[in-house]
Amino acid sequence: MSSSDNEINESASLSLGLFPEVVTLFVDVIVPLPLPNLLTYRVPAIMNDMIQVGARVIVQLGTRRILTAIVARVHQDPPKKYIAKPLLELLDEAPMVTIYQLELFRWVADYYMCHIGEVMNAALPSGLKINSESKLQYNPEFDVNTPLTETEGKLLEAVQEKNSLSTDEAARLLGQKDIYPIIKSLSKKGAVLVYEEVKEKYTPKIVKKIRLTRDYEDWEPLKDLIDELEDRKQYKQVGVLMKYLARVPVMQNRIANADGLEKSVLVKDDISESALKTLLKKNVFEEFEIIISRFADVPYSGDDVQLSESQQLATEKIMSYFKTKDTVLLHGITGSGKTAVYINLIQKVLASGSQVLYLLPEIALTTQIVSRLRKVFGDQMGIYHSKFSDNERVEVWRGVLSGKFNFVIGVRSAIFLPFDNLGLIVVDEEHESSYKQYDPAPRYNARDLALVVARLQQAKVLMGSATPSFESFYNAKQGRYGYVKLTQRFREAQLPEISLVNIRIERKQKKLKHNFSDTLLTSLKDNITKGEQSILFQNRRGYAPYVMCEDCGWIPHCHQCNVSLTYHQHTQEMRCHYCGFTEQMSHQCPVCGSTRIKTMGYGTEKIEDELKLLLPQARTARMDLDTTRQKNAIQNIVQAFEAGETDILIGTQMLSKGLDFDKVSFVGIFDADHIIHFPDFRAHERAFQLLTQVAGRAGRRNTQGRVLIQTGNPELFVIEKILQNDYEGLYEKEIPERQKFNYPPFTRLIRLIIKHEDEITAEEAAQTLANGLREKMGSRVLGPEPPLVNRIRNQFLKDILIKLEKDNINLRLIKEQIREEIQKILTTKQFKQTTVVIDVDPM
DNA sequence: AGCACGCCGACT
DNA sequence: GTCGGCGTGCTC
Repeated sequence: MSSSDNEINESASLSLGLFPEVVTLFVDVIVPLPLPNLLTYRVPAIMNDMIQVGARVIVQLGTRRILTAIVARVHQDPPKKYIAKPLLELLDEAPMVTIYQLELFRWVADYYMCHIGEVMNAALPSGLKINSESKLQYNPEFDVNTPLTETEGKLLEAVQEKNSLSTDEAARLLGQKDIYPIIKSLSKKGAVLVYEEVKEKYTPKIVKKIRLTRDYEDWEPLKDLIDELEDRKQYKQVGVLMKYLARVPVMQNRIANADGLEKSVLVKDDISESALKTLLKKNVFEEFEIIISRFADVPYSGDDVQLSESQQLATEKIMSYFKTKDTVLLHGITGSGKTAVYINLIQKVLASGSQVLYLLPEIALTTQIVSRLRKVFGDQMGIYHSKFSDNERVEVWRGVLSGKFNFVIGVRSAIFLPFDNLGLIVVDEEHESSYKQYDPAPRYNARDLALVVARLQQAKVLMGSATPSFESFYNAKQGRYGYVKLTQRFREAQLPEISLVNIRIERKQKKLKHNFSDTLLTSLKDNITKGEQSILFQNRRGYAPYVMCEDCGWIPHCHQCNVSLTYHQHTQEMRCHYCGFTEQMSHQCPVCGSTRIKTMGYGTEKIEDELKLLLPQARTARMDLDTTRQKNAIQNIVQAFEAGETDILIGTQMLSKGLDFDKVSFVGIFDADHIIHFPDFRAHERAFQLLTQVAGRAGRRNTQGRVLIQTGNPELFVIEKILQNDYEGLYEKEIPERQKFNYPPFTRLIRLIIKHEDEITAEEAAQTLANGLREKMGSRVLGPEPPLVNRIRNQFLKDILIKLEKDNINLRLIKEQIREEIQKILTTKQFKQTTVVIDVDPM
């Protein structure tokens, strides 16, 4: 019905004295659940004028659940098979999710074979999702003579004691899984009331401030007051006034008073709170509150970036590529100053009025890069990072919508922010595997989504890396991406000199001290003498990857996963790095009773420990997942290192990204072998990337750094290429193999992971699935095979790999077939308990 | 996902 | 009988 029809109808019915026709609207909404379809709700007539696509609404699902949903479509078709429930509430007057985002959600769900609700869940910070929790409350009208069972009585007692109790708490209290029957019966007997508590999670940050009242803004009354106070010897109050005047230049600029001073600043150590209270009571000061941004405290200096000649050239080349290509790969060796090039381009795009997104892997998004960018871009830059609280994420989201943040620097999930006018997406460290989300669904790769988002909004993508992924390099070679190379290190800094120690030979000659070669120890020692700093790299956290009984060979394993437990010394625990299970370290073998338990292998903790013995004069620090869990932990470690308080920084791959240390002249790589010998077709590519990145930490400015790699396989081609810093050499060697064995970039991979509690059923389900798939797509289907760790959290795993050629293939059809075959398995009685995980483009 | 419902074995 | 565990199916 067109709007003019509507008007005619309305006036017609009015003239007949009937009620004007009110249209009944319906909305299809996305709920944050893995459902195959959108749900349809009826729009209450009062919301008719306000409802729109992209708004959040509150809906009821089932009998009690209350959820936040997103409106994906508004229409007038009542569902035929059921009566739609009404929306409970409309949360937004303006869309919280843009049409570009909705389109992206659909694309992600389709491509990564997951549900759109899962995409919504990943995209929205939880502060934008209101959830309800069932809670119990004591019913004051309860007839206490009602007979209750023992468990009912126990629960009711707890409810009475605690005022209200969530169902989770109730279950924990009773130590019982199924508590709904009890709750139901209690509520039937009138003992408790069940209600849904809605949690609005976002709270703005409020600061209490103090300022002079109107009467005392001028010097005259103020001076009289101070004189008066001094006469009465009320010096505390004078002190408060003086401190205020010292901080707020009221005399020079009356307007300054309007902004006041933070109460917490005024009332600090020397100033008494009661004196301030008196002044507030006397109406000299007044208190007020403002809502502030959580991102206000980083300085903005309006810095500009001076480009070197080669950086200038690279910038121009990138811009000219952007005239014909949507994506450019910037291949810049470590220290060539890619960031300066990014900054320059970002400034240009922002000046043209478009938005910019700068993606970084989690571990590279450090204070160093943030404060550098903040100096240039000030507070138009939002930061989106998992170590920020949810409130902070919501502020960035809203800031992008309102136009406050035209530029956001963020991690993987920042690709889902509500941009509507992107001009440029920078994907730094493009090869990083942390751009790919592995668990839970959606298993997306933010680097690849950047291309999709860019296509939707006609933006450009600039990928940067010192060691590009072979996929991207291949795309560049094929001419799909523009390709710009930065070969000169900034300010003439030289590339580090890399050398090897063959630990296999040293071990034979008994020259190893706890796996430290002589060369490594000497280099570390010399550096301390010279007053220079070193980094020692070992990509394994904890103390030792496993322990062993020296007498009978017993090795403790996780009882839920097929992996040995890692020993963490500082907590005296054995920990499973797959499921998080921990137990106390036992100092006696449970099999033979021996107390000779030996730690095997090397984690960062053990390296630090042994270094203390071998080089007692060294001041060491450790940087890994275990020492950086708190919000500012990384910053503290980095600052101490920069300040020269640490001689040797020991760490995992965490220290290979986004950190520049000026005084580091030596990098030791403790064990290159376990990185190279990883059973994955990308192992050599990864090893090259990781070791080159780590090596790049050595030597800046005027000095040439030195890198020492400990390995037992110095003859390997990868090692040779790392020594020569020959990226292309490795690429040329590996790429024919990828082609021969049908691996990316020549194919697209889809991995299916089949999980079942029982090993045989897992195998059978996987076999059946693989056979069904092979019938339809033949030899493209590989497996099933047990993965490296074949049991996690009590589930046995089997992998099926599907290799799909890139051209001349109907991807939609293939995916449909995969879905069908999986459905077949899951509906087979024998395989009911099976889970199948789909991982598109696994890494 | 989370919740309801229905079936079934174990116990007052 | 009925309590509590578990499997199955639906959510608009």
